[in-house]
Amino acid sequence: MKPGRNYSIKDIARLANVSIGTVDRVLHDRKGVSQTTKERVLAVIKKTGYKKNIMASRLKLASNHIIKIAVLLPEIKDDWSYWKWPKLGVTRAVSELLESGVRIKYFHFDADLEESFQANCRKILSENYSAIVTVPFMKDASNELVKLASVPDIFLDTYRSLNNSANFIHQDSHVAGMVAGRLLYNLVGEEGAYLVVNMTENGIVRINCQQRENGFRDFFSKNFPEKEFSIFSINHSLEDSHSISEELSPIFTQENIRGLFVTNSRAFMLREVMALLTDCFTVGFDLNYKNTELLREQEIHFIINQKPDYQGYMAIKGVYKYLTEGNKEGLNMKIPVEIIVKENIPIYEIDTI
Amino acid sequence: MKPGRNYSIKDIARLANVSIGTVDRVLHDRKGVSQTTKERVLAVIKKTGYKKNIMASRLKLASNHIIKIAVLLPEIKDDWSYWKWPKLGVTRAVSELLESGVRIKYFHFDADLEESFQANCRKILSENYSAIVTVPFMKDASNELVKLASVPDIFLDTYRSLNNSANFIHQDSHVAGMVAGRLLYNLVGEEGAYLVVNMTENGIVRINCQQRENGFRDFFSKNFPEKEFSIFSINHSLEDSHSISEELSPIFTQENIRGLFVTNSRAFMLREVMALLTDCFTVGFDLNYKNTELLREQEIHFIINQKPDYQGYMAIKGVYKYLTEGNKEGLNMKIPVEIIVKENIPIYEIDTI
DNA sequence: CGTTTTTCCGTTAACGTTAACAAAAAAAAT
DNA sequence: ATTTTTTTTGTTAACGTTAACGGAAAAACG
Repeated sequence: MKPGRNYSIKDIARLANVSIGTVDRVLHDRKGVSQTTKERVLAVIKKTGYKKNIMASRLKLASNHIIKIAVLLPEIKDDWSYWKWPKLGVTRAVSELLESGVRIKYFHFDADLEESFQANCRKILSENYSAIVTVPFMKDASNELVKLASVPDIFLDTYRSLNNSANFIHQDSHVAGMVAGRLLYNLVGEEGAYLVVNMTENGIVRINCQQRENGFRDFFSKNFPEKEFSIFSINHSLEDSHSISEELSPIFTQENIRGLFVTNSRAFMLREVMALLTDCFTVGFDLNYKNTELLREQEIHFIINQKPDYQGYMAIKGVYKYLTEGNKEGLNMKIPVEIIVKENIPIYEIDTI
Repeated sequence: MKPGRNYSIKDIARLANVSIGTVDRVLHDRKGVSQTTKERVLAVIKKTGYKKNIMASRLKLASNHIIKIAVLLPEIKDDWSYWKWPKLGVTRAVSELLESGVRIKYFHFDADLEESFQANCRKILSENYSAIVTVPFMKDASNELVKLASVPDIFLDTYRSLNNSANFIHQDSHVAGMVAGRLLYNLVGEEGAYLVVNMTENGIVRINCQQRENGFRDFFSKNFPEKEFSIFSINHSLEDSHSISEELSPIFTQENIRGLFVTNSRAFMLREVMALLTDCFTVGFDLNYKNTELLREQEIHFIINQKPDYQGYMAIKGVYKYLTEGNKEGLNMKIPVEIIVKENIPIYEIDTI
């Protein structure tokens, strides 16, 4: 049973022979304190291990000093859009922190237009938020944002190295790829061939899909450097999704593909192909409605969950912790690589945005 | 951006034409309010959707009304005892809630002696805690505890039906068994045989081990009712752990065991047996040091994690939420069935108890 | 040396909730 | 009708932190 009570500002004031006003000035590093008293107060603070009471602090501040956070995500087009999940997590965190004076403003950009992202960033920067939560899809624009913002920005979903130091709450995609390698290798072994399917948008493979493929390939090369594996890759444009069966059919007939790794959330688009194949195992990403359905039907065998809702939740909690306690830990976080099979599909409360 | 500020007691008082004292009395259902004013105040509370500010409440109360929680766990004998994990989670939750006036007293009982559990329960009941967190290993004693306690008790780790209604934060062991079935079935299929190993203490199989075996068997019978699977079970006494190799060898030579399911945390005790077998896959429970080591060496292929630390953490958070907001939701919770392979072993901060 | 400016520091009123205390009103007893 | 008791209600001081306000002391200026 820990001690009944922490030191308060009043205690510090008494011990340092000053008033609470002076202690407050020292704590907030405000001017108006002579060097000697400042040192005296700091010594007492250090000796007592004083920690400010966040509840009392927020109680006082919440009324006038609202913590405003900007959240900039891709547009949520369909009801089962991936981006509704981070938003759900953000909303949940905010509802918990409402009485602590935390408020959110959502912004949405067109994921196909860099200009849309930039315009939103300009808007956000002009409106003076205490933190910015977004995704680093566009490299240059992300760099620009980090450079211009004087408040912390937290990037969700994807890690990419940027010029200035930035914060990331993300799943390690390289590890996720290795996990996929492990899951398929267990089932397929050295005899069968593997196929990695990347979906492209505007002709480019998203950076975390690339990292996942690298992780997948590294699983084999690092664990079995002496062995040869047949690992094929295909990039397919998301735009003409109906032609995917035709593109994949040849490789499936020519090669003995027994392991299929779809590096983004669209494994369900291979439904027709998978249905034709017996004895081929599939790993995909994200528990969207269609993937979950196929997992239930055992067309897909493993889904790797990035916990997007958890990412959103932790981002807001992390920002709050940083702004109230000055603790930067919560701004960076690696999300566990969660393996989902038919039997442990998570049950979420149905919730609309 | 939600409204700037919730209604406060002061607002309610003004709107109902009473003083804040009266509003407080109504909110706490204390006597001394006439029926008519009580109804008037309640109407305003309902109309405004007033919610009390937990921060302000705890700020006021934390100084005199400490929330004392009793945590009764099995003795932590070794440094890698399972029970240090829930304790770690509890400690983490308490450190977050320290300034909210939450304090813990730990108790430990000898898991082999029902009397030890009972004696601790008596002690706890005599000391007036606001909540009790423990495990329901002994059925009768657990029933007794629930009957006698006037405060909520939360059981961790294991679910078992009790006479009176009790609260459980646990992993669904039946589902966990089904997941194990899925993982092994994917690899072994219909040809090979399966072996379920239960460890016994004092001759009895723990209830959640039993639930796991049932789930495992149900996986096969529910998914493939028309097919026949060879699933063997062995109960082995934990006390003579060294003889386990001898006991298992015969069955391995006689039957084509290709899938091994160890229903408790002691998969590592089968190290010697597993090392002899190629082409046999193992699923075990809990990320203790030795299991993790064997997972790294690929002697064990899957570990199901019960997230014991998370269970402890959530128990304390749930109790706090209940005692401050009256919200019972957090007292009952199903923990996800987390599948761990070599590549996604969680990294925990090394922490001593 | 007196006056103004600057630096330093103490006092105080909030934030929303709680509960002890006191006061007023109503009911009961004389 | 007056006193006593009981019921009902209002007032107030905390909890710990914050920041505006103003007063004292010290420094700079004429």
